[in-house]
Amino acid sequence: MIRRIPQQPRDRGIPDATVARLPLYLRALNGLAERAVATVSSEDLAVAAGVNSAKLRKDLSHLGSYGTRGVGYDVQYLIYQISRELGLTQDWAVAIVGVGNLGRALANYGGFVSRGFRVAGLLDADPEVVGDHIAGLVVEHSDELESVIAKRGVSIVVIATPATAAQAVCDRVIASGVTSILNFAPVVLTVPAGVDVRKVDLSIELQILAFHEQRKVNGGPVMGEEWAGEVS
Amino acid sequence: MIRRIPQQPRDRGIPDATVARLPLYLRALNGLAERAVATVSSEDLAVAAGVNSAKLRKDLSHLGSYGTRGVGYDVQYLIYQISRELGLTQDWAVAIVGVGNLGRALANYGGFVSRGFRVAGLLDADPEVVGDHIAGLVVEHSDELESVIAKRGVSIVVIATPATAAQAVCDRVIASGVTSILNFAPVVLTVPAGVDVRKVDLSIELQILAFHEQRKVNGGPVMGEEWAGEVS
DNA sequence: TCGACTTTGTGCATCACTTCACAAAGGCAC
DNA sequence: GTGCCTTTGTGAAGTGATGCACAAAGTCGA
Repeated sequence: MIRRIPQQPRDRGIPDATVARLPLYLRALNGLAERAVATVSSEDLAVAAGVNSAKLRKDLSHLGSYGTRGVGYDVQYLIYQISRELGLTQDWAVAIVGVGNLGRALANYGGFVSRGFRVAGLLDADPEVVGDHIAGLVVEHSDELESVIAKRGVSIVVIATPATAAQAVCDRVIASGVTSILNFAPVVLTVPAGVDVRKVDLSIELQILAFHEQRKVNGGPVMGEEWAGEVS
Repeated sequence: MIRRIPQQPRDRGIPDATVARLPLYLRALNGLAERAVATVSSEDLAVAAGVNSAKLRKDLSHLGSYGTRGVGYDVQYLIYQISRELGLTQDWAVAIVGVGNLGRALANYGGFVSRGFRVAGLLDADPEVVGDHIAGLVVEHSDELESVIAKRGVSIVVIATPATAAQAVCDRVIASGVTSILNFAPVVLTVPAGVDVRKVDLSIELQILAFHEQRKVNGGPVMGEEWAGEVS
């Protein structure tokens, strides 16, 4: 789902699979920090994050040697290093386009603010919704998209519009210079090289669960059922 | 994130990576079907789904030989086959636990119903919320969890509670015989073998975007900044 | 200071997924 | 029919992630 920019050869080459797990480690570490744990072994942290300890160590080794042999990792120091690597030591302005049920949930989601993401704008095309106060912000009209992005230094845009509006919003957002997009609309967005799109589709996860559930129940798809439609 | 059940050697062994893409193909096919397209080549379908055509063909070959050489795939037939493989030809009763902003958004999300998922129950621990009408359902108290699961044949549970409540809900749900859980709470759930948990964490996706965004801007993490905390 | 013990960091083998490239299969025109 | 053209399905090579197993490096008690 990520199109890597070819001209920039990832300087220290952290594998995508590792990057995807760093937030997981970060959350586990924050949990430990809250309980005032000073150091943690790769084994314990791996359990807390739900991964294999060898994998954890290899992942962390991509960031540098931040552990102490015989002891483990300093929790605070590791939190800082992972945060820095992920770019969470700086403040990111995020705009959410589409303030339906999902957009509202996202605007109110505490997990953003606590990790350096600041919701700097809420936009919707529906005049009914424009003007509403949500999570301390006033919903603005989609027409303001470009100016909101420019004026508030938005660098990441969340698209939570209906599927039909998503590509148009995406195009405008990219034209405004944004190169990181989180897409909740159930469409494949077409973007130029250099733009990162991550997609979250709630129903896909359920479909994957249904697949496994079916296997448990039936030991596979129902074979007796026959195709009732017409074929060519 | 999925713990595969070891005793059941996936009968026709469809790779996890393939299963994760089938919903994507299904959506692309539904789009084509709406536009009354009768057949589609692997190349065209691949573009619509945003993947490589060789990968698409290999994925579909795991389901069987449903294409016609020189022509392509019959859209309706392929929709049926993928749906059957994913278990979407049957009706799945889903319960959503935790009716906050996210739970509400999920209850109202159209993508579920249209794919054979029926929201059969909404539960929350907050007496303020119990009794609310959402998406045609009345929110029930979490105490009813076990009876709702049993009486309405719920086989998939969505956890959208605060992090602190998630594990307890999870345990009760599993005790009621459910083995498929979709978790939105930002915690690693501990479950026995044979239970599938899929996790969606909205802030993780943003963190991954921030990582790539930072690389674009700075060419890597800010190196001048030094660690200000105390170590050991 | 030393030796026992713990835990990291990593080379290596393995496994899974991706991509290429092409033979086999079918449709279609004549 | 026959031969050309298109597109599938798949062996095989390539790429990347995983997990084992252990040497290296450090702590800590005596």
